[in-house]
Amino acid sequence: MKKTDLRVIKTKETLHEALIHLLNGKPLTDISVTEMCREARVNRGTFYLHYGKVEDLFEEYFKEIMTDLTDSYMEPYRHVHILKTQQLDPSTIRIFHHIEKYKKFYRIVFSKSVPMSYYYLLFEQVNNLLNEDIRKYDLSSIDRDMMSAYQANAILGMAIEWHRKDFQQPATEMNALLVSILNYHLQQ
Amino acid sequence: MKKTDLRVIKTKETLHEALIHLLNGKPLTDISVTEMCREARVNRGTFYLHYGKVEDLFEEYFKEIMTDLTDSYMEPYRHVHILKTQQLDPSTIRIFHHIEKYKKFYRIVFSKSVPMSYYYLLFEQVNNLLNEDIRKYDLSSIDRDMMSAYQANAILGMAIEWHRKDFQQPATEMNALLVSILNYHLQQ
DNA sequence: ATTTTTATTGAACAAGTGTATAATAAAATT
DNA sequence: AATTTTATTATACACTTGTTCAATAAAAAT
Repeated sequence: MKKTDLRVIKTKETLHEALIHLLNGKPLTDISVTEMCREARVNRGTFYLHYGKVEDLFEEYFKEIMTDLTDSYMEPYRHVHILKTQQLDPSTIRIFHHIEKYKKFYRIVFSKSVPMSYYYLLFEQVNNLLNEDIRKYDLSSIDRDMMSAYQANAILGMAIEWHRKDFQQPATEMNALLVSILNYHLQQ
Repeated sequence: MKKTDLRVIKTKETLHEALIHLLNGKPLTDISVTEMCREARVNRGTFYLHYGKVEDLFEEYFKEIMTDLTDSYMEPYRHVHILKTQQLDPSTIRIFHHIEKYKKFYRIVFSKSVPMSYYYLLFEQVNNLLNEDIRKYDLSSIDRDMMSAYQANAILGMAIEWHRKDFQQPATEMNALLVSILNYHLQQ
């Protein structure tokens, strides 16, 4: 595939910067395309050449954050089988640290007015990692896709509750909580 | 509190009907306020007197569906402790039957372009029921809000995966799957 | 039945949306 | 360095949005 035109890269970068700048002043849903383009000094027609709405721009930005979740955080721990809870170390899953690091963006991702698409991106990322984890280590006959969807969204449920409490607890405490919840199921 | 004006009730009803009618032809996100009001033969100004955007109208509608989830389905089973998985009967949780019943609406609720608000309504409903369940029967020292958020969203994770497969499996099979996943955690 | 209250309407407004077109300028190709 | 390709721009268009206002009509209160 041929590499993208320099002008496109520059335009998108400028728009990204403008978005981040505007997000300091108002919620994502309140930012109009016109305002974005005025701020970025980019023609409105150019915007529509690359995106459909302001939310698409944030989605593109969030996808970059998603690669950080996989590359920097989850990847080095993938050798540990997450669902074998007995041997689960709190440091196994780094998702809470990741969310804490990008707290500013996850306040947007978890806000009720934004489209579901961001949540789905996050869900799919965690889901794929766990699904792969199950494929490698799990011999159970239970539907693997359901199993990973269950487990992945359970963790995101904690993230939602964490967000609701405005990320008060430190990420390490969230990890510890996850471990104790997983262990609780065994102790019953 | 004084009861609402008959005209308001009539207007809202007409708008609801128009929404349902339009949803047969196009996705929620593609329906404009103007189109809605043209269809309902309601003045656009009147719409803005009650709602802010088309999505709010669907939210109002979805809230009615939510009461069905609590009243008709979950309420009669609340005496059974859901998290005590050993004694969990597939019929304990009726959420999958509820979703199957309102399949048409949940295709919208789980679609990626709609706002998170519908998902949050659903989450809070299930979350509250499980939270109450834990309060009644659980003596564990684990953060109750986190525990219920974890468990509630885990179930919704299955619903998301179910939706992704376009609700192929029957609800009874989803119940059985939930039970086997919960039991698997114990059998490890 | 008459009066009072208030929801709905129609009209008008500035601003935003989404799309199309020709002119321009910047990058890629030769 | 000259040429070709294409992203960006300025402008214009019909349409939607969100709000305001006085006039009207429907419901509630007397």
